[in-house]
Amino acid sequence: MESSGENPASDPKPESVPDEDFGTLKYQLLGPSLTKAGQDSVDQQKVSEIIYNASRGSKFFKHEQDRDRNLTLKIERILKEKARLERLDLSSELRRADEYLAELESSRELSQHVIHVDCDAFFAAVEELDRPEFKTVPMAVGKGVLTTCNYLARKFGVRSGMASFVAKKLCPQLVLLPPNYDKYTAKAKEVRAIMAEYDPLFESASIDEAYLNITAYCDENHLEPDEVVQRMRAEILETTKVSVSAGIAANAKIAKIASNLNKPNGQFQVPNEREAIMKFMRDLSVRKVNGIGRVFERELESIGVKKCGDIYPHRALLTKLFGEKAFQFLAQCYLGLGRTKIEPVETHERKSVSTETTFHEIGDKEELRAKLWWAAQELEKDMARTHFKGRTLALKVKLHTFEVLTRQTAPSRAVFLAKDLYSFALPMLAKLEKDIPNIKLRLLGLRCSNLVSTQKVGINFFGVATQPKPATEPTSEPAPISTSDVNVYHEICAEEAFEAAARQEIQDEMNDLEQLSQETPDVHEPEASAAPPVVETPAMWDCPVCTRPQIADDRAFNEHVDFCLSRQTIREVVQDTSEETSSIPPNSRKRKLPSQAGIPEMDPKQKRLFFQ
DNA sequence: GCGGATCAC
DNA sequence: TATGGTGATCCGC
Repeated sequence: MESSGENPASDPKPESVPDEDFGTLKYQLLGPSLTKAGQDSVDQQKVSEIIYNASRGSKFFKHEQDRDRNLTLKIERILKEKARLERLDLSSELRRADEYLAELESSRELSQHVIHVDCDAFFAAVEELDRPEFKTVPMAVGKGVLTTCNYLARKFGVRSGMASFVAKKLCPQLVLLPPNYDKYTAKAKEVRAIMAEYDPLFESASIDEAYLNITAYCDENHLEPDEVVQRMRAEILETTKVSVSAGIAANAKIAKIASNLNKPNGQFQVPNEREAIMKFMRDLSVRKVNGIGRVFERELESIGVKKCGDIYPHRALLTKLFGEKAFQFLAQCYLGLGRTKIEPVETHERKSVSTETTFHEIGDKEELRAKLWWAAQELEKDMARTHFKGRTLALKVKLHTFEVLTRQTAPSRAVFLAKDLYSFALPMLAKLEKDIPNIKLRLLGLRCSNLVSTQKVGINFFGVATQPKPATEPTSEPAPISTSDVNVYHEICAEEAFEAAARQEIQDEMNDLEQLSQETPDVHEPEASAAPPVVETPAMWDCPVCTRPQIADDRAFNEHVDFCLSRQTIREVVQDTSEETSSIPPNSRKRKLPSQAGIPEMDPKQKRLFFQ
């Protein structure tokens, strides 16, 4: 449909910036979710300026600049290579490409009805259910960066993935809520319960997205796919009070794209006909395709591929320029092909388990060891929860410059205990410290891969992974719809118990950490301290509107928030947004307050529950 | 197999 | 002042 204002490469350069190609950099700074819905009426150029000015001079900005320069260089190489190739005889490459296209075409599947369902501004929508006042003001969920924002906030150019201080510059009256993942998980469960009625083997793509194959449902109920989806969306809205958007198509790839076209609270169907599909793809920006991000978009654009239809005339070059996999992927995009097999996530095999955290710049070796020990303990918990050991252990660090480095090792045995994770990771950290003088980190993480299951049941005689897979949600109903071959088995309860226990441990671990940072963990097996006293902390929550800490009492807190909201001039919000983003005063509001250091967060640690 | 990069959410 | 965490995949060496 629209998709007009999405390529700011045509920015006329403002006078204030020096003469270099800042167009691409600004585009980069706009963030990854530019193509998302809700941005159509926004003046991207003004937004871009504000973001640019908010970021300028920071280490983050310098890093983005570096990346942008490198990409520009890479693109120059691509263009040189393209020019070289075009002087050669490409007929055999062309033939090869056409053969592959023909082969793909012969496998085209049009008999299935696949849908992609996507909750609209999910986290924000869930928060609005609890606090309807937030429906009428621009609001976002997130801490350092936003995970979601409502549609009112999007009118200001606010987007998910954006640093919250940048968002505040774009929209000073933005209400910022801390995320509450347990709440979203619970709501997601309600939504999934309904989706299961339409396809018991639906596939959760994330907490707020799913793929369903509704072919059987359509047949059994003598309904057209769009009728089924209307019905399902209405049912979801009715019973869970969150709205969803959906795409209906012959395969998952097109359904995913289509679900974005009538957001929010809408649906879009691409008919199961070859011609309709080809036409749909022909005019579709490649960026809309799942898997083509900002970098690949720029690379493709440089050789003249903006829309999926542009892929065809370049087919002979793609393998040489971008590799075989990329060619195959693009060929499928051109033809509008994608998978039709939809299956529960539980049937996917996990490849890695990891944890990482960002912190203030740290150069002190003791402090870094404490962070490593913390990461090791976190990873141990995740390894226990997922029932794995790892034969490979990787250390990830992000320098204060935002440069990311990873180092990995194959321990002598599969590891999962914190003390082993720590002691095998420490030498890698030490080597980095040695190789990079004056190293300062802003992130540290650990990852286990090459996984070995530790589940009692699934390990057969030869050690081959034959894991029992949970099939359905742990609903109160005993196996709602028979799913024939999939076993309904699982340790969901065990997992939940583990999560609860894990939460209780957090306080303990903070105490461990404190001790460690004083005592200095040894290079060998650090010990966890036993039964530390519970630290009494003052219970305070930050007001999402004025950001001041408030006594953590539900009623008093809510009253305070309402009061703050009422002080916000609502008319600020109901403006025509297309030009108003310019009139954001540089330093509009009161605020400016005491640092909140030491004040505990409102929510427990973020935790992504994967198979749930 | 390792390390860097990209991508999605 | 200040820019996330988890998991997957691909490429070049």
